Amino acid sequence: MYNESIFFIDVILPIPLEKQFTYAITKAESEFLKIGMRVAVPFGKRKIYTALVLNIHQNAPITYEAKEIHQILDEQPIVNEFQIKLWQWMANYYMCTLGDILRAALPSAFLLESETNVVLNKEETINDLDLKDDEFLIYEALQHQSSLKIEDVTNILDKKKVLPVIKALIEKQAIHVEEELFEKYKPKLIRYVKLNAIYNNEASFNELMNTLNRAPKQRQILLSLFMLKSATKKPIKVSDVLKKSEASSAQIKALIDKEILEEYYLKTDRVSFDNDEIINSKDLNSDQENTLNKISKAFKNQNVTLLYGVTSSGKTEIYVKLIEDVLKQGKQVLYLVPEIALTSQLVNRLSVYFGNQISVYHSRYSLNERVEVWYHVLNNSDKAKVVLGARSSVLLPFNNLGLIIVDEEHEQSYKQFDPAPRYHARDTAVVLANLFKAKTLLGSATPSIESYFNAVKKEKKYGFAELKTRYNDVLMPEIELVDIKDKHKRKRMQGHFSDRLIEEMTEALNDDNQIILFQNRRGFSPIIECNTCGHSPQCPNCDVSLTYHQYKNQLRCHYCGYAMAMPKNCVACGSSELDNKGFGTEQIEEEVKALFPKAKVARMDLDTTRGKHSYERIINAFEQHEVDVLVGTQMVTKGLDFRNVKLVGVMNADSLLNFPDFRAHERSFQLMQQVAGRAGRTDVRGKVLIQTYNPYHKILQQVSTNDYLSMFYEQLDERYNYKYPPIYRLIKVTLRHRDYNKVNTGADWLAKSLRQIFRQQVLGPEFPPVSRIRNQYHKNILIKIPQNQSLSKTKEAILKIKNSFLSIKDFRPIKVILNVDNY
DNA sequence: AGCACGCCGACT
DNA sequence: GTCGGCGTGCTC
Repeated sequence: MYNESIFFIDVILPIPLEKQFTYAITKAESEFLKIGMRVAVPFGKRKIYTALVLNIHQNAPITYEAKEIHQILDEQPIVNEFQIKLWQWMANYYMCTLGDILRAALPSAFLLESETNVVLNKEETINDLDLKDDEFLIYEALQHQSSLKIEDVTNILDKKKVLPVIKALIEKQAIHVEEELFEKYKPKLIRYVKLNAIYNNEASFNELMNTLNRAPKQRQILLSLFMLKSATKKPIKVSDVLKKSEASSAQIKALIDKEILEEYYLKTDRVSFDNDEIINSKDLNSDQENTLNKISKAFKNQNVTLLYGVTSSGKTEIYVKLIEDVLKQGKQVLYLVPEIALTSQLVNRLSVYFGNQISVYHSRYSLNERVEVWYHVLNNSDKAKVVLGARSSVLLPFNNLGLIIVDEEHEQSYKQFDPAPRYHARDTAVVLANLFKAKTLLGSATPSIESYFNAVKKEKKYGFAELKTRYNDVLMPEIELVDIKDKHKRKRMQGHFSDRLIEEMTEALNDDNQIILFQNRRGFSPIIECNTCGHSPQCPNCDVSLTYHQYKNQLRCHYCGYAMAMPKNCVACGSSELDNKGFGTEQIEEEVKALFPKAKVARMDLDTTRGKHSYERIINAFEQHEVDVLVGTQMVTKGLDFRNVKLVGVMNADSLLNFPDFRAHERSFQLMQQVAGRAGRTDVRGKVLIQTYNPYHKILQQVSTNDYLSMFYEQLDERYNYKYPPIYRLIKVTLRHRDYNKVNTGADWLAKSLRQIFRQQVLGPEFPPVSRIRNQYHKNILIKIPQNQSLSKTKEAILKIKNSFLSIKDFRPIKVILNVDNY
């Protein structure tokens, strides 16, 4: 049929396709639609997807006929021009598609997908005899149920290929299929009651009360309502009335039925940080004041400033001042934190100053909660003037942003590794802020090499401010390195504890002080090994040994989640002598309990913090001093604010230092400085014990003397010498396929073609430490890009090579993953 | 990414 | 013979 449409839209679909898709719209739709609105569009044979309008135009596509859209989903755009600009930058910089970003940015409740419903064709009556067995089963089922989902059909027939049967039934005109779209976001409605207006004057109210003489509970309800109403001008929730009057909902219903009360519903936000007493921010001490001035001065000339402030120097108070200032201009503030878990502690601190102007956004929020925050940000509403969030909150629809704070900017969790978009929230934040001509403040006690480099070298690209003293002049902790090689020799070790650590722990416990023990590995004793044959159980899907988890007596794979019960005997030789190798938080916890039976011990790692509130629970218990010793992984290092910690123990520093990564040393330094920073926040000077086989390691020396600068310059030298960031840029290419040989030949071909252009700047291909994950082999190629080499040209070349690679038939099934700045 | 189509080996 | 495996190509 000839299509008369002259209006079209280009849309982004939430799938990783490079191409843009064009749909036809009517004139009326073209007048209503705006860039940034969602439309539901048919895609492929059957599916309906949510797409985002990117362009509205009148250029009819030449080579194909555009399909019409299914429906418009929004009244107003849900993203604005800033987001679209940011997304385009991200797609280009991180070498991914706009679809990837759309999927990451929008709360999943915004992305509706259709579901196929099979329903009976009421127009026709079918003779059962015309139907085959399978077909009859479905036809029969539909006599009892109005509709069936594809999954239901699959279950009824108990086979996988179900579509031919449905197709046959459609041809016989017995059924037809409908595509159903679900709105996933449901506003939360709260039930309120009010008195029927006819009783609003005193006389009628008294009369009403008299008529209810025989119904004391109902009278009580009315009285409670009356009291609540005089106490506040706000609408009265049913739940509040029930609580106050101690009545039942049946009694309320009786009053509603008698038309004495009227019920109504209001939309409510699921999350709200009301704080009745909003207080003025604290005055800064003189050091903080100086630093704040330096930041303000830096912001005059530079868009990004790095704040290097030692642990517990009071960076947050400075942030508060800056936020206040931006709020006064009516602008929005984005406050990024590396870890979801940090938000709850921080929101408590900030809501004191900013009340309900704060919203929190991260992936553990429910989809409904996220939609609400999204709209608040989009509408620049008062409830989301300050957004506190993890990585993905840089993708929120800000429209009047004044400031971005990236706290703990050195944290690796700002970078997304899988799936695409593989973006770094800190770097993306800088770009986002520039779109608004807003400022970005990066804060850290242990800045990343690249940020410090940008601040003090590289033509001082970033501004720089320092805060060197701890708040209230608390002393930096004393750091002691304990040589456990020597302790082993002298038989001064009990399990993983040196005599020094035991001494210090005993003293701290006697003085009723708290202790944190840091162990960089979760699980009980990661690896099980047979003493007879040396075999250790492997994951069937991945190339790793399974790790032992005591709490479920299981062996588990950290990569794919595979789990099996702990075997009694060796699977290879049947011997019953299975031994633990290595050690983790669980074992440390056990040993503490054995060494200090009176101490209360808790553990914080991925296993104990899986639930939504489990993290908070552990933190609270520790803060309330219900716990004496906290054993934890990385998590204990991240910006937690404990008051009573006297001693921090690092169980084994070497496992950090020996990590095969160009940033291992930088990371170790940061990690140990951060844990050390947990010690000594009160009047007593904190103590940190670092156990190591290698006490003369440079990094450990630098940690023990708090010497960030030496660490920085030494690391920078290495980066020069070995051509790593921030001197060179990195792009990692990963090939993935379940056939080992295919990955190998493919990787060799790809590396060879890359070398023709980039010469010796190409490293690999190499298998990663774990080369098989979920039954897929991985192989990596690393491309180093010198500073004087054009980044955009480099990326163009890489994409070109990738395309010719994928045009080779043999290589097509290989997945090629590009990761820009893979660190 | 899905999903259909088409080809091929493995069983009721 | 049919079922389910997987490779291939396409989606406005």
